[in-house]
Amino acid sequence: MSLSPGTHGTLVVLLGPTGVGKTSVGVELARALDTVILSCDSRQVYEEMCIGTAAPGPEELAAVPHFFVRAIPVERYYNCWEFERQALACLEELFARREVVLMVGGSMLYIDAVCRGMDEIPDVDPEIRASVTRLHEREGIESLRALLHALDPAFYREVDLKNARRVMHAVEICLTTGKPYSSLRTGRRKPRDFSIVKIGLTRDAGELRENIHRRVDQMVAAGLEEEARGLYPRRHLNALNTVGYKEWFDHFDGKISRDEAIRLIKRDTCRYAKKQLTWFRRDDEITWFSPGDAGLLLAFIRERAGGPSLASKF
RNA sequence: GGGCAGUUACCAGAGUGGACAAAUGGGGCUGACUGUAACUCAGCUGGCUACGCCUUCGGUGGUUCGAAUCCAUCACUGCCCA
Repeated sequence: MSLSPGTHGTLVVLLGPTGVGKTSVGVELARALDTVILSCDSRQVYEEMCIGTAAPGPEELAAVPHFFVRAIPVERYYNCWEFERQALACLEELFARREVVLMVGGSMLYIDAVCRGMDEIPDVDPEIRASVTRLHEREGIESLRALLHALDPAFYREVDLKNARRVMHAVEICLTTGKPYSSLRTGRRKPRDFSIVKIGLTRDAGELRENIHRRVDQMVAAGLEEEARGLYPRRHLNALNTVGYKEWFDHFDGKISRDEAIRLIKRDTCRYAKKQLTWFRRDDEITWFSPGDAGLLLAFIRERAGGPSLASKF
């Protein structure tokens, strides 16, 4: 079976909960498809976060070219919108020379950013963000709600008013653009000039939990504590509000013991995996496979990426 | 052997006659989520033929219109004296 050239190429998205085995299956798949990997992981992008994010190691990186792995410094503000733009630019170049590209990762919003697209909304002015944050700290959520109610009554009606993060963001956007946030939200799906095949990797819940526990133990053995200690001075950066790091920071602050930190990392990682599964569950474009079914998976991709059946779905 | 304290839902732990299926926290589950997203937030967490009913607060037996709450007794646990 040949990979007959689709007009614009096919993006194969390999997704799934953390610890399910995306990295190794991804490498295997990339080699079989003779292509490269575009990582879709909001934490593995950071240069300094390696062990704790289970970023692909030297072996994997040598086996297959990876993009967006350890690519930016933790100080750098980054978000899904920026990822969308960069990933798309990257894909354009990649598709110029091949028909299939593999995107591997579990960052739900980042996957959607690439596959469906985010609305075109300007970045928040840092000073406005700072002042909105200050307002929240000083006067609480109530004042933010009142502000939002005045700036964007329509969005006020639909947000979760208890979610300070979301309320703040809406206010920030209103203030930096001078327009109601809701007027900028279209929810529209952006057309893509490549086909998309979403592959989900999943496995038995108990097995996944064991995997996660084992992997955390391996991370600790590999020096996760030292990695976290090195990042401790920068713990307030958003990039470091991350499972596998924040627990260590609590330990360094004397709030919890070392053993407790490790226990919590395991627990929080399992919770994260669960959240991912909840998110993915509502995406009916995903075809699910077990990590052990690499053969089936490959056959499925060859069929989808090679045949015209693809166009029908997108 | 004697004395004291205790036994509450998955765990911890309030409640000490009616407003109790039982506070609160943890854990668990379900879910929301278009720019901080490995974030942030919400709901549920005894059973059911569910705007009502049923069975619960160590066991049993009492007191009372009414008990997780009072009494008796048995069992177990902890501390103290022997």
